[in-house]
Amino acid sequence: MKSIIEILKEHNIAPSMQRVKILEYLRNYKTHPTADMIYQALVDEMPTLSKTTVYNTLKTLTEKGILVALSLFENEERYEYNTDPHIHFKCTKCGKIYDISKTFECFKNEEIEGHKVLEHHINLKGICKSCLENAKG
Amino acid sequence: MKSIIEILKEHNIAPSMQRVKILEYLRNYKTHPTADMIYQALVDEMPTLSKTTVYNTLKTLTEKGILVALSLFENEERYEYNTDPHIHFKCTKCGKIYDISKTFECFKNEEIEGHKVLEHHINLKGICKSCLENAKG
DNA sequence: TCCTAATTTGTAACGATTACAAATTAGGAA
DNA sequence: TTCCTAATTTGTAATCGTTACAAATTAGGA
Ligand SMILES: [Mn+2]
Ligand SMILES: [Mn+2]
Ligand SMILES: [Zn+2]
Ligand SMILES: [Zn+2]
Repeated sequence: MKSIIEILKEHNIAPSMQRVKILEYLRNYKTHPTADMIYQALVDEMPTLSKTTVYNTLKTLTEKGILVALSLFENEERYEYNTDPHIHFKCTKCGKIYDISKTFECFKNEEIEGHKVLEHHINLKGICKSCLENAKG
Repeated sequence: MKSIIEILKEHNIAPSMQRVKILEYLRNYKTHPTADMIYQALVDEMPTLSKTTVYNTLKTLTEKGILVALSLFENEERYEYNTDPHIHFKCTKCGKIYDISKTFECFKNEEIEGHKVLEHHINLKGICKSCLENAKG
């Protein structure tokens, strides 16, 4: 697997400590965290980290396509490492966001009712497997 | 078509002037407006209208199922009169949000990867028909 | 009419995000 | 190495959408 530093360099982004740690966190943890969650996760290890830096870095990495910003259900941005296309499921009970590997070819480069579709986002909501099992037990 | 007052009474909501005007606006204009857009549209006609009342009313009507709240792409809530299931297309050029009548039976009461799906939201993004035509001309 | 509860209003508080300018850092030239 | 400059980070204040809250207004029944 490519190193975080390599990835940053390939995109002409100077691999500062902060950027490396933030990107590394998002590559390691597929939890779709908010900016604040990332900040909280890293501030112990990097006590001088600023929340502004987290926002700046997320913006830079998203503009370069290394990350993807998600407007799921609540009004807060979440971020994930950009991988294969997939859809999202949010559990209303525990709040976890799951990746679902189902894809929909029907939206690829399609025109719908005369509009040119460039992106599609499919967001599911319900009770997750884990919460369903806990309820039974 | 049922009158706005009838609809409110059926749901045990007192048909105050403010509630009637707000619901009427959403039934007439299918633009998926934000709370602020609704406020701006009505404040000339009702100069004492408070933005808090708009928020309160939208919350009440949404809880009763008369309206639907949408977290589309940007981090702001939009509202629409609750009608048949449909999906949304947002034009990145003009910002307009279009209703698309396509539906997806595949999510109805389905279990995906063990999770129980209760809601699904499909959001498309691209260039709308009108903007495509303007670009050509 | 009067009373009371529902509704509306205005203001302040809130949380997420952005703007901005000062401080720090890093990397290359001398 | 030292110095210079530009990039990066930081802290603070501002902004925006939304919510909390308490006072003011309104409406409907006794
Ligand atoms: Mn994901
Ligand atoms: Mn719609
Ligand atoms: Zn769950
Ligand atoms: Zn358009």
